[in-house]
Amino acid sequence: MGKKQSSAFEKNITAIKTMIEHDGFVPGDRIPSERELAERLSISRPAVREALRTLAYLGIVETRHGGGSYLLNRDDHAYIEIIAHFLVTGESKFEDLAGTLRLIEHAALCKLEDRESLRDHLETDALFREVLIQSTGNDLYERIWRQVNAFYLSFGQGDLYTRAERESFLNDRSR
Amino acid sequence: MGKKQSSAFEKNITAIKTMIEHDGFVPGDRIPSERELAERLSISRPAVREALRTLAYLGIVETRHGGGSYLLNRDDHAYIEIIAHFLVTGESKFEDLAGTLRLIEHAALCKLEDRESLRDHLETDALFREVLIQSTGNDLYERIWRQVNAFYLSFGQGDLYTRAERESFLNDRSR
DNA sequence: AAGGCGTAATTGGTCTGACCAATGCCGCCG
DNA sequence: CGGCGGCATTGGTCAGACCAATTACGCCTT
Repeated sequence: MGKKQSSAFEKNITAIKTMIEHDGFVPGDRIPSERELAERLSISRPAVREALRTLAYLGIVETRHGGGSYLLNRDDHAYIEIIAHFLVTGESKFEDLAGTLRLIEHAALCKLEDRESLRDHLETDALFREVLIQSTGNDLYERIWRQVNAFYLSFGQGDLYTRAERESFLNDRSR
Repeated sequence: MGKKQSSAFEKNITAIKTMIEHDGFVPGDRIPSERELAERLSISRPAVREALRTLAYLGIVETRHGGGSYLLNRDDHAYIEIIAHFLVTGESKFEDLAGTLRLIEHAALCKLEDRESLRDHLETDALFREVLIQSTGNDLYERIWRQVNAFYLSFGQGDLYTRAERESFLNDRSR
């Protein structure tokens, strides 16, 4: 993953990230003030702010005017708006949503060796699919799924599969 | 999906984005200088920079020291934000990138009835996978793939599959 | 002694202005 | 006509100041 070629700006982001990690902050914690970060990292406050603003936009930290900056856990719904944008602009159709979920879950199912482990969760569609995705062990894949799924759920369309469909997944190797 | 409550910083990002769009800039174009943006938007240069740095980090624009800022590829950058977010948090590993691509493409392959149509594109990995994804006919799914793939390519890791692997995809129904 | 309240300190938000560094343009000179 | 050098433009960084919102803390009241 080379990229030795990182600008000072990117270095600052990394520096703040590693400092947060090194000092053992957990989601919800208040991180040092902009002025303190600037001093400890030996950079100016504007430089800290440019990095911090980016981290805030990405949903990694939250800043409160006068109250400091806080580390977030990012189960944030901000990205739902991004997906919504595609639908609103008509660039994607709503049917694509369910279709996308089925495709994502289909791949997970194909990869899963021991499908019997799913049997315990046949009853509830949401849990069944959640466990299915987690079986991939791919964090990025899981996160993408989670965002699309959250948006799908916001439409209140109910279950994605019927109970019979879920059951068939356990046996039908062609799927 | 309310969010009337956007900070000045987010407004600035939106303002710059809409100005770029309004003025009809296309990828590769040089956008106005930071000082000019500040004047036209009636905000300070630091405010412009905070927004611009974020846009640069997200891969929407590129800045060259002394050379101005340039608009990058026009594809919707939305998912880049998501992916960048995951990687920045360090909770997703780089290996997840390739794994995610394989999963996404695997599902497309499973769904594809007529695999022979892929035979014409066996030679080049990039085109093969592009055609494969397009065969799903799911625009949202394709967009997600495109973003993940763009991110993967930015690391210059080369082909995702060997020629032999691609060929095996045409025959192996178990995949 | 306990609690409420107001003030001061802290912290983020924004701006001005300055200077450095890299780039690019353009005219001058060979 | 072409190469080269200087100057204008532009991004990179910083210092400092002031405002606004929040928080902390001590004082006063009860």
